[in-house]
Amino acid sequence: MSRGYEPQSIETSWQERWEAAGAFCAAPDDDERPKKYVLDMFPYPSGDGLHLGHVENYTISDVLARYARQRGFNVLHPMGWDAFGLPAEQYAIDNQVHPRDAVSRNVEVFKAQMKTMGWSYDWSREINTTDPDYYQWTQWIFLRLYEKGLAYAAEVPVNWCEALGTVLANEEVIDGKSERGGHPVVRKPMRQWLLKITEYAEQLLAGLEDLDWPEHLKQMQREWIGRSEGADVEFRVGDDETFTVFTTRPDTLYGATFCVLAPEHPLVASITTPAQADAIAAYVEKTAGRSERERMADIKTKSGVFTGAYATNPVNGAHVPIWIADYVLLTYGTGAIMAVPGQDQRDWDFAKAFDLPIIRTVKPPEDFDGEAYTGSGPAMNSDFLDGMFVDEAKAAMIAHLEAEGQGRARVTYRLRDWLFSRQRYWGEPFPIIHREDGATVPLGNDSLPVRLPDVKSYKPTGTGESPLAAVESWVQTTDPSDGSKAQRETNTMPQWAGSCWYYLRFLDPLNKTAFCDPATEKQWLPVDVYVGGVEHAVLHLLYARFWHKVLFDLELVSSAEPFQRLVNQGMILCPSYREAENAPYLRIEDVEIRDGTPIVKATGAPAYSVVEKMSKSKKNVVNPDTIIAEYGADTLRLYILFMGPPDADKLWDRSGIQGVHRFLHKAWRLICGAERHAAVERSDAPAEGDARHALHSAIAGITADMDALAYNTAISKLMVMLGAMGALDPLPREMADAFLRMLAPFAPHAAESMWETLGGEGFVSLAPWPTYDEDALQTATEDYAVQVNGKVRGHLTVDATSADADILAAAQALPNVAENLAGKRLVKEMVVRGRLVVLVAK
RNA sequence: GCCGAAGUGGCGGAACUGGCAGACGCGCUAGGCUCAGAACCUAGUGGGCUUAACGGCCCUUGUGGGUUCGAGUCCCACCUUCGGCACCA
Repeated sequence: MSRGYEPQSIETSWQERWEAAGAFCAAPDDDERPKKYVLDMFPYPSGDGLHLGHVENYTISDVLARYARQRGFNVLHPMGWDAFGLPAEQYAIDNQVHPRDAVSRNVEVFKAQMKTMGWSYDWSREINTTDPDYYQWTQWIFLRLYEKGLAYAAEVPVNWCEALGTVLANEEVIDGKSERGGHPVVRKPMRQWLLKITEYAEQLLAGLEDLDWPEHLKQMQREWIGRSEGADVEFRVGDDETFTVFTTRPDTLYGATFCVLAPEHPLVASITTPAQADAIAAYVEKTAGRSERERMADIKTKSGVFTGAYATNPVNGAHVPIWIADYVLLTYGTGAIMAVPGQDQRDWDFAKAFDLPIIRTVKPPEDFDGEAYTGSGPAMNSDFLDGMFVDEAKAAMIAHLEAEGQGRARVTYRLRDWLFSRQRYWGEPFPIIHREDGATVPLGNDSLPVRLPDVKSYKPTGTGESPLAAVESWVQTTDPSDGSKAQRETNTMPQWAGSCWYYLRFLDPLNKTAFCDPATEKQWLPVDVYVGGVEHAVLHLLYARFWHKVLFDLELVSSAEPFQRLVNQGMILCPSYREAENAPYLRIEDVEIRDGTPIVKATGAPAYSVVEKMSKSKKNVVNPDTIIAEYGADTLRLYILFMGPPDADKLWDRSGIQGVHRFLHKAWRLICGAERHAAVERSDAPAEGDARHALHSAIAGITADMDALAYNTAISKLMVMLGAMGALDPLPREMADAFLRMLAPFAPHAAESMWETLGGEGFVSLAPWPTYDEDALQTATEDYAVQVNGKVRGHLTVDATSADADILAAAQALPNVAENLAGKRLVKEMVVRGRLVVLVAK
């Protein structure tokens, strides 16, 4: 007799047996089974170790991978490390260690934790983006982008903190002050590398159509790309200056009563009149201290300053005042707008605030009592457009502008080119040198990798340059083509770079001559299922698609899209604590809960608490180790899936964990026995009657749930099945057998042990998924609810072979139904087979 | 502000195409087992009214309207919460 279910005593040994057998390594490319590439968004290995968000993400993909193996697929399920980036560098500064050492230590911790979860990774393919053998190919792909003219340098505004002498990430800026130290931060232009993702805007938009992604996620990408059709219109200022505005409503040009430039617009300085110069300068300076987000979010305050200059409306020669205002952004459109208060509410509000004229150019409906009218209608006050409706008027105006050389049709995108450089140490160096003659030159493939040099300090240089700029021996180099003096580019790439193509390297991680062998690439791409958080909806997922499309155009990959199907797991949310709103986050250990209220231990005052995404920066991460130690990995795997559907956000609360733990105990007791309970007798006879129905409907239901990724309900059906098994003595072996095959993806360790007890062959993890007989799903009787005028008035059980007419007659004969029908005329009657009888009476 | 998502018992959640709201689990209550407790087992468990009982009636899916024989599900308006907003990744 067994001692009962003791996860700690079985889990490690199964992990070792799987590994020794190579159970989860993908089979060679010539395997006959269909392939399935199940990919996770690989983690940034932070110093805090795995958190529950990872546990959810990787358990979902593990269940997908294990289920696919049991359904006969050759599965590729790899894991690696996205290890460049700001946090590692910050950690290195704070703790006086090299980021490389910090990363390798963190990777060891992560890997050990991942193994204790029993996730079925093919560890022979492990990669690390900070490994020179990896990042030489990141650099190699950058060179291809550069050759295609998709990489360029330009002056771009960044968050500059004078006191810290460094550029800050948006996350490090809070309310215009640096997160560390609270120093002022301003937007300041600096020379940066950019990638022309805008050149691929149309393809990125079109490519979404055939992807098996959640519709709302595709919609987010569409909105992010933000295609809009309209026209560029030229406005003249005086005799020799002009500026271009982009408008989606060229039909309203006669109603343009003023123009607004972004405060950063290059023309501002030259057109401002002396009388307005001080006011303009003050406004420009004030704007430099505001983030774009603030500027967009703030619609209540109408702020702006008149430049003193006037522009000429090209269509009617009207002189309209030119203002600057921070609601116009330099990064969208042309950084200049024509304001049409009659048809745009924001322009209307601005005109009212500053007493500027308003001319309606679209006639609103009779009953319209709003302000700006944005709907369609006949044009008015618009000369040759009068009477035309919006679409016709737009086309007519564009034709007119093009004929007169005053404008042209144009499509713009909200999407901006990708700011691709960072003034940091811990990133991929650019394979770029700057010659003394001023030329910027890409290095050849044979110069790769350009390795990161060791430096003494990762601290900011104070000049805004990367710490690499201080490594004289590395910066000074020669141009390999002629031996002349040159300096290395000292910016590094953003963390996104390494994660833009890692799914390709997993296919062929040791290849020395190519990022991936073409035949192998053809065999495995695209990724069949990609699992990760919805927070990556626009940035990572768009950047990776962009790189992939460039590689596709270069015929370096064979599929147009990298990720065919996408699964978003929801966020695991957890309370975070601060002394007050906008104060730095407190560690969970520094807060205690008294009578349901969080109290800051140090001060005794109530803490400011919000439920939000678990993240290192919010200090609200929960580490899974203590749960594994207490309940075992199988229980944690089951629980995290049982908490709700994969794509729903979940508030972490461990109080329900007992339920799934008991479920495993019960299964174990039934099959293996426990302390005072012997295992139930088993019979080799097939399941009959109710047992047969329970078995086959469980298989049917669970299989459907597996295909729909409804893991929470799949687990509840396993619980129901176990309940049915518990009532059987003897227990048909085929029922226990099917139960374990279906339990295996969720609780693989326990399932393996029970499978062994049952005498199953090999690993249950690789045993085929059970099948069901359609005829076993039928029942002898059917239950009906009887509705009269939409309310249930009775219940009925009939033979499953009954005809509709007989069911209707039986329903009407029910006393309470008859009572409700009395004195009324039956106007409608129908049977919803197996569910409901509908009667409508008047 | 813009884009996307979500609101169902004390709690997590279930409910395929509009068709018996609350599967499964937690918690709670009662009983069993036990010297006692833990664990375990059995039963019950949205609210109100009514019935000796079986049962019957009404209310209930964030709020307010609407469509329908019938709405958690569809439509309109609103409220709240969460995610993203380009240098966290």
